[in-house]
Amino acid sequence: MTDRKIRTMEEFAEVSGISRPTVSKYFNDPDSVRKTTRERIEVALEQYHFRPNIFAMNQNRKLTKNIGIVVPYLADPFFAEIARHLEERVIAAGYQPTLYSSHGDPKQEIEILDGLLSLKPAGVLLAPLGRASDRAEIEKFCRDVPTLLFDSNLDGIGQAFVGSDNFSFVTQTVEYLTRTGEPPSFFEMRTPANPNANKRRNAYIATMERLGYEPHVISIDGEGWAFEEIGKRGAMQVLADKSLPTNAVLCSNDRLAIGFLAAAYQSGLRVGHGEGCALRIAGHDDHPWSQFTCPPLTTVSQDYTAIAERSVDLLFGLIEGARTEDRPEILFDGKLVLRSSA
Amino acid sequence: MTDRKIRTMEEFAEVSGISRPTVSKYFNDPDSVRKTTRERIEVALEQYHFRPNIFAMNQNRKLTKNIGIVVPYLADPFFAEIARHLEERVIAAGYQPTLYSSHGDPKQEIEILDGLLSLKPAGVLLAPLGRASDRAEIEKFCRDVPTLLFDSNLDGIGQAFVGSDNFSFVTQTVEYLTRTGEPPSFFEMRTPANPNANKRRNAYIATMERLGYEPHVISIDGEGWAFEEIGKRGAMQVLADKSLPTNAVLCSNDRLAIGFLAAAYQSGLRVGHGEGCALRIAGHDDHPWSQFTCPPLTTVSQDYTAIAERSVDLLFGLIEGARTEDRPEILFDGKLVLRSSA
DNA sequence: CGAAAAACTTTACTCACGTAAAGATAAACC
DNA sequence: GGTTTATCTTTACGTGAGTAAAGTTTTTCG
Repeated sequence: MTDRKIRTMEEFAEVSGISRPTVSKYFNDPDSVRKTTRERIEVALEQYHFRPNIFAMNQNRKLTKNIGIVVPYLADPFFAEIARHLEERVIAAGYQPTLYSSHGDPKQEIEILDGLLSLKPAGVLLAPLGRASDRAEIEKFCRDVPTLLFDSNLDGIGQAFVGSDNFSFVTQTVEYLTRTGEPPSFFEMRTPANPNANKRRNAYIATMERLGYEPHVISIDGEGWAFEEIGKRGAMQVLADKSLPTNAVLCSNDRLAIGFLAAAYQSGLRVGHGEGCALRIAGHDDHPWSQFTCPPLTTVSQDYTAIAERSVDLLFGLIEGARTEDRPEILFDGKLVLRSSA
Repeated sequence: MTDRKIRTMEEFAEVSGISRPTVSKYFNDPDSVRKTTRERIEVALEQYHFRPNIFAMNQNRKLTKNIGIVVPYLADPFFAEIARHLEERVIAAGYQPTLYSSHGDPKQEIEILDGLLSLKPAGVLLAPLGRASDRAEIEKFCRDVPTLLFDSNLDGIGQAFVGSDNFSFVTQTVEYLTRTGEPPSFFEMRTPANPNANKRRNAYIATMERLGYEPHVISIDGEGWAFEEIGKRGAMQVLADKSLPTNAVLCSNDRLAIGFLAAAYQSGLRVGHGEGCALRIAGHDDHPWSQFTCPPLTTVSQDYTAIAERSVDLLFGLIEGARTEDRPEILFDGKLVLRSSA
């Protein structure tokens, strides 16, 4: 590293002995220049450590290397984890991810997309808020930018969707619980932010009916993203009422289940499968924390790596290829993870 | 909203009947133009929904409105939560935050700072990895950009530091545990990524000695950020060995404590304070999940809101004012949160 | 070795806005 | 109402790179 500070590509071209347009070409794609040229540039790079100015780069490019990742709530470890995997793969593909969280607020969601627009992103990976989302605005955005939706589907919006097969998730747990004990009740938020919740409730009802049991849905009140808190409060109520028809509870997601576990503990109920246990509790999603609850939570795991990989691959397909007329929807199967809570 | 698409400030100036330089002034600070002018612009804004191009804006500005927020590991809810608060306050101050996670990797940390440099950020809020960080590179970055360190202190690096008073944290818990039962052992990772851990161990030893007890530090092996996993594995070992001198364990942070709780549960030990309990477990930091563990975790809470507020205020002070010679270090006191685990 | 192809240099224009300076208008003030 | 002052318009240039076109050099290949 030499002391002279290189500020512009002009200066760097000078010290490297290569013309600026060629240097520019190199930075857009190192393989687009002759090997000898590439080496000369790289020698100079070692010496001077220059980086082209991002703003200037993107100003004229039709397409940037920016990929926006938008999740509804980053303090939810599920989204933090999936965002981490997405970032990794985007970087590996030579693009630059930028991560945003809507913080549960539809206005912020649109605000983010609006701001993203001026980043001229090559594509966007969007996990929308769901029910609360401003569909019209998101749709408008998707017309301008190749967008892949994940986690929450908004029918017809975006060029593709990658998510989980809620029906399979729920069927697996209901059948397992029923087979190994009593049929479960279903525990959910009355007005869930996430459309997966509705699909899961419907899958529960359908499966119970198919098995010849009466479905029993417990819908609790609560707004926002403090699911554990909401789940705990709701569960305290349910346990106080003694309104559970059987000893098994299937929660719409793991965070509600964690709340339920806390309520059961506080109520002095032993949770688990076996002698001396009053209650079985299962969840969905295999949240990163679920294996450390007491007792560890039986749930259905999402394959974060696979989802991230498929999402990113699909998006790059959309970016490179022509826009297809059909809108692919990829649903991943979950895997039942048996732990001691059920 | 009219149909004509406004793409540049030039076009927008035209339809709003105001000259471009004045429009430019407006976007930099709406209060810098006459009220009547402001109103005319805003009427046009309602009609045409125009946003100046960020890249072009920032290219010429000496100082942008960008604020970088860098945390070591976003899938840790502690950092997710504090990042959320920081973002909020940065936005409220009229700046645009961009969030990055180093994902526990010192190379990525430097990569992020490097990339950030070309965003010409007005300032950066950085929670460094700690021990693993490349001090020299970070120091170089801090010379160019006003940077406030938070959570982990790197001596002398950055223009200021905001963190927690580890000594006070530990003293509170040690004294409480001792006063209400037996003096605790200290449970930590042998090679913690985070420098707070070392401060906490030292504070534990000092406090125990002051109180006339022999300190007992349990250092467990493990690398990375899967603290619950590491804590659980380490605790299983400790419990199998029966090497605890007393019935109280103080964990360096809540995530280790959550792992310890899981190990205790699996070992059939009842955790809590009172009749029939074999073990008391306490943590530090009041992680968002700590109130939902079984039993709920006794810990010391960090005031996320206050820390975020102070950090952002301090940074803006640094940005606006002249660089001060002294490097302020603000330490926040924690508040002991008594729950049933200890 | 000579011709064709590939890669490079030079030149010049573009992108969308910041910003400075000079002159024109409007507002404020005595 | 005239003067001062604040604000606006016009003009022009700067930012740092993308990119296109024409001309030159290098490489490839028969």
